[in-house]
Amino acid sequence: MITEQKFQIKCYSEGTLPITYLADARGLDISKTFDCGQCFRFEPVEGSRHAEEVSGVAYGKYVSFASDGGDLYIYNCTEEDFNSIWCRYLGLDLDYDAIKSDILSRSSSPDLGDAVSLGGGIHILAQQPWETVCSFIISQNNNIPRIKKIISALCRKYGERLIIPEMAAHGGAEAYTFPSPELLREAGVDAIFALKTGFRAKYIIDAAERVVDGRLPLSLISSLPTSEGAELLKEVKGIGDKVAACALLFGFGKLDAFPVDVWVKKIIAKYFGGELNPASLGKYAGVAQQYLFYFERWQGGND
DNA sequence: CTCCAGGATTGTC
DNA sequence: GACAATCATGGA
Repeated sequence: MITEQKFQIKCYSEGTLPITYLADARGLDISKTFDCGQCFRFEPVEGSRHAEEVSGVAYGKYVSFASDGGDLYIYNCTEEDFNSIWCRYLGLDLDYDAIKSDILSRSSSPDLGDAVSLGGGIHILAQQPWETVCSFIISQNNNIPRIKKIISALCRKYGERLIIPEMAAHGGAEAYTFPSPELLREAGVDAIFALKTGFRAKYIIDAAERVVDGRLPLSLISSLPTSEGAELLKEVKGIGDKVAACALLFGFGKLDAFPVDVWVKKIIAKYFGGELNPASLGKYAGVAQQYLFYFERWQGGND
């Protein structure tokens, strides 16, 4: 479901800071997309000149995404970066209207309809496979603030330091890339444990070792059906159904992957009579899951 | 089958 | 203000 239509994009600079501007980002909601638990490396920009702005690091680059109305600004982004990285990362290469229609055609639940209306601006980010696998291992039995702290410490200690003074107005000037599996493997279990990862330290090292020696072939998983990718991922110690589904959905472009956590269990009990086969939501079940998740959290979990 | 392994946040008294 | 439950997974 790749969109044929090309964007009207405008590229310019402020000093040496390259900026890409999209006149109409097709309903992408920056705040919701970066605040729905799929991504741990972006933060709202204090004192932004825009209605909404988040900045952080992905694909080894420090960027900020800002929106005013339906328009989108990407700071520290050249036209080449937009075409090769951020267009796909932000899900702007997908036709979300068609995805929503597909989801809605699978169920007559009015609650699902409400969830799609409310969460419709959320896109699934196409994050990097290794970062996603590692981040969701850390996420297990954990809460979002603490997950963010641990990942931040991991990047500060083992990532590459990026210094971009021109980004001072967009959340800071200094940031760190996500460390490679080679670097984390070299660091060893004790060093990873020291970053407050707890019992997850050995899982991170097991995953890193498997990526380095080829037992966990990340690029192969991207081309495999979701269920086969899940089997490979679950060979790693510390990856079960939930972590595998999160990694597949957020890091491998598998939009049918359907992570089931306590929230989703509650949602299934509340709106689907306790019984839901993810396949019944179709090939975009994972997108539907995000809409439902956001919907339920927005309601504050009340009835 | 149950308990336990970091530890910060959230919920309950 | 003290306190317990919570979170996902594997091992004992």
